Amino acid sequence: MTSRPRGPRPGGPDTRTAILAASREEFATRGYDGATIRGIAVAAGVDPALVHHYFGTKEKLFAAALELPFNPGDIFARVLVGGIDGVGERLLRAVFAAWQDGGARAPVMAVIRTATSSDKGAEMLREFLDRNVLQRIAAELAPDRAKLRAGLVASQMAGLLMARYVISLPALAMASDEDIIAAVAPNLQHYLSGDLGRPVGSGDRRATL
Amino acid sequence: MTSRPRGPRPGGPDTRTAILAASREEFATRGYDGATIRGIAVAAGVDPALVHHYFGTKEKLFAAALELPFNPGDIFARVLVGGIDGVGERLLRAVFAAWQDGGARAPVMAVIRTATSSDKGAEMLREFLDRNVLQRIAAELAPDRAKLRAGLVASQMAGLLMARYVISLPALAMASDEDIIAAVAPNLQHYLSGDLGRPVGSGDRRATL
DNA sequence: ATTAGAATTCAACGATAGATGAAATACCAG
DNA sequence: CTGGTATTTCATCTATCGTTGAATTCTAAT
Repeated sequence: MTSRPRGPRPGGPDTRTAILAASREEFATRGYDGATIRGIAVAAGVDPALVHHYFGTKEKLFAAALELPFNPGDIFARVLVGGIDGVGERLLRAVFAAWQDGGARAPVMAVIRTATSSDKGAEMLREFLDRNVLQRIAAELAPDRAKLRAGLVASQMAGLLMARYVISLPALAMASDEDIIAAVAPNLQHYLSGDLGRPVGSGDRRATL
Repeated sequence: MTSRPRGPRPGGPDTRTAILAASREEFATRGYDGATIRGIAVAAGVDPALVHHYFGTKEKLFAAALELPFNPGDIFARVLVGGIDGVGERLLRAVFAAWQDGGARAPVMAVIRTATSSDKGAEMLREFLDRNVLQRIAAELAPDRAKLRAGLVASQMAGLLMARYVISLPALAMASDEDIIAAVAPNLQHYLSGDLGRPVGSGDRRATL
């Protein structure tokens, strides 16, 4: 109703940044398709055309919103310098820390939402994960089925983030970080350095290599 | 181009069923928002208005498409009658079997896609899971942190289905069922009947109760 | 003061979506 | 043969979306 006058906002805060912040929030809660330029503009207190003025297309805005303040592959690399022992626990702590510091939350939720919302989104994430994370993790591991190990770790981490933060499953959302670390870390460790158990042949289960 | 004549299809197959099948496929690959009535109609070889004629609104069609040929809670109950021992492996086998027989694939993928595509979808799945699955699983377990255990199992299963089937992560998509069962079953078993490890206090890790 | 340019809004276009009501066709009971 | 009814398509309405180009206002340099 009360239409703002045109022209620059005098002494206002950085509008471009406001748009970016609003888009992060919208993409995170609604996914790529669900978020609208108009909705982002309203959330930023701005005209929709201004969004295009700064970012061109919706896709470019999405790419800008996904700029992570860190590289997922790096996290694992840093976590691994302490040795393979206890890496499961350190990985969980690093991820929880990154989540709580706030920088990771919106982009990661946006990626999850978008990746699972269509075949196209899935393809994008598959390539990103495979190139920037899995191969990276696999490279740091002992060559014994390294890619399978990395994939299993990714599946558990993705499921945990999804259940705890995206779906907000009460049992996991209400549990403390420490409870979850205590329960999940040994399983991650099993994927990373345990005996995966040949399907036909044997080998004793669960001995740490 | 070649517009079909109006009126009933002579001797044709059940059109209603064809629409339902097409909608399952579309919802599964594109999610609730991504799937369009028009697209479903084309896939079913039918006019869009016919979809409304049979199912009313898009939401009702979605509900009809999600009718599972089984109850997820029942699967776990059946799997558990063999005793707590080896329940992780039997659970994985049951899920893989249900997946390959085809009845579960489309609905489950549609649910995953929709649940992760927006806050509203997440809410729907949270309530469904909590009421129809988690509480059910928790009821069958020893009372020691049963809900946390159920949530952890759900997180691993969801992550596995997502990574292997929705994202099609190569490392997991290419691995055999047996490989995955051998690797994952012990972890599920740990969540279900293992020592979750008090965060502060100790208790030796990984002893099966 | 004047002017150049950046910031912002306005108004509208074209595409696509879900939905609706009426018209046309085929089948079946009498 | 006649009439009713279920099945199917057609044409259209309304809403919303991404996008664009012009108009307006502010700031800063000349």
